Amino acid sequence: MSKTTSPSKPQTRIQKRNIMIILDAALEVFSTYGFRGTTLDQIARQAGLSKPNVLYYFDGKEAIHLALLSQLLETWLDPLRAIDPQGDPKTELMRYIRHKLQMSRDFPRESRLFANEIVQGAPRMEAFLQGDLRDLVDEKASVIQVWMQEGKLTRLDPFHLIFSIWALTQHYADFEAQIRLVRGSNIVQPHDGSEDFLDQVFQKLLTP
Amino acid sequence: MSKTTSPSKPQTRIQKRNIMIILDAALEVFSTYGFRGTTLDQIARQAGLSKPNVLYYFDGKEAIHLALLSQLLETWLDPLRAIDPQGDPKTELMRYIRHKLQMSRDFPRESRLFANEIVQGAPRMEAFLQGDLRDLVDEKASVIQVWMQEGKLTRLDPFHLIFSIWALTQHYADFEAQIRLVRGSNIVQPHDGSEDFLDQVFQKLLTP
DNA sequence: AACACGGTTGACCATCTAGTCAAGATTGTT
DNA sequence: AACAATCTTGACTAGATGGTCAACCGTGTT
Repeated sequence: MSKTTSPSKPQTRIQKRNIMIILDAALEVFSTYGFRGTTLDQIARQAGLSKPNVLYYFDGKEAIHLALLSQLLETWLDPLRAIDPQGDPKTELMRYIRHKLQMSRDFPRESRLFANEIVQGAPRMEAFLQGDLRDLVDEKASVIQVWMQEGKLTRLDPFHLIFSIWALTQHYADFEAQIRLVRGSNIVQPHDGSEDFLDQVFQKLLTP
Repeated sequence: MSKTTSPSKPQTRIQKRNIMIILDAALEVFSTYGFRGTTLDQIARQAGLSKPNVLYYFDGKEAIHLALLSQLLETWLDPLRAIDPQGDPKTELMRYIRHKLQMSRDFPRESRLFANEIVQGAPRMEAFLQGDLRDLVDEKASVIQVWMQEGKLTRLDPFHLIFSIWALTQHYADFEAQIRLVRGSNIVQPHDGSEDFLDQVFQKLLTP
């Protein structure tokens, strides 16, 4: 019987604590070194636990990674889902953009975990991408399409618009190292000015 | 004495051919699985050579990766370097954007090799990023700044503008898997419409 | 043909890594 | 206290992986 697949979860305090510690440590390491670049020893060391102890809570490296990923995917959809077809088009999109940027600032490790997977061909996320995400993107693209036809937004390809939002917001988390090193590392924080900039960009872009 | 570090390179035909084959195979594999996710056996298999044969031409996995990276970094600077302070501002930037998009379309493996490195903290590219690239970015940011002060472009943070160009163009290569899976994989090519879209975006954005 | 050099490889090794296990320590409950 | 369940770990294994080496093969030059 597997540990993590059990449907009922009568977790003890220690279980809850250690599972959280392990997932946090694993996020730290996976997001930095990718799945194959990460060793169980690294995770265990980061978590301050012994390797067998880590394996007491999870069925293996794959299971830890899977747990992180499914946890992430759920929260990933929320901001997009929150776009309201009844709301004001520009307000809704600007809110989405700010929300995504905020996530990139507050959860850069999650963003990089995701990025690592996608860059390497998304072998563990196919189902999600062509399932839930695809449906949601299709739905919201239609909404945006209608808004554009009503003349409330600049006419653009709605899919490319969505991709451009992803690209611009996630860039600050995923390519943080590049930004930090290209600018003076100490003086400027990578995210400094990003909100104002994206506000300007999309305000100008979306206004017909 | 190392093989790849030798300053003089009197290469035979076979050497030239096999080094090229190995680098191409390694690019394929490294860009898909990252440095640690790639094995010498994979590279050898992809190249159609035996593992010892691969190691006859390169000092090791690290050396192959390094060779690819330095080869890449040189060509990476060219489009940015080509921005002409004397030229027409919008023309120069649009040309740069189209050039970067073209590279992302024609050399997606190189783009992903780069992306893999950056996402994982750029441990092998620090020197390049805070050296040559940083100098060039500073220089071109100044040029753009002047253009903006002359009223020839929308006033924006020039650094964020450059980052946004990188983000939007490279996204099509680095996150190709996501785009392909979110849209119907067979019907639409990931790059379809990207040039028109980016043209629209930056035309509108840069015009004061 | 014979020689030298470049090119190739099967077999091997040391190290790393995911995962196991049995024995011991801790905790909660009565 | 005593018992059971949970928790922890040192020592271990099997397989993967980077790299070596001595022997063998191919090619061009004389």
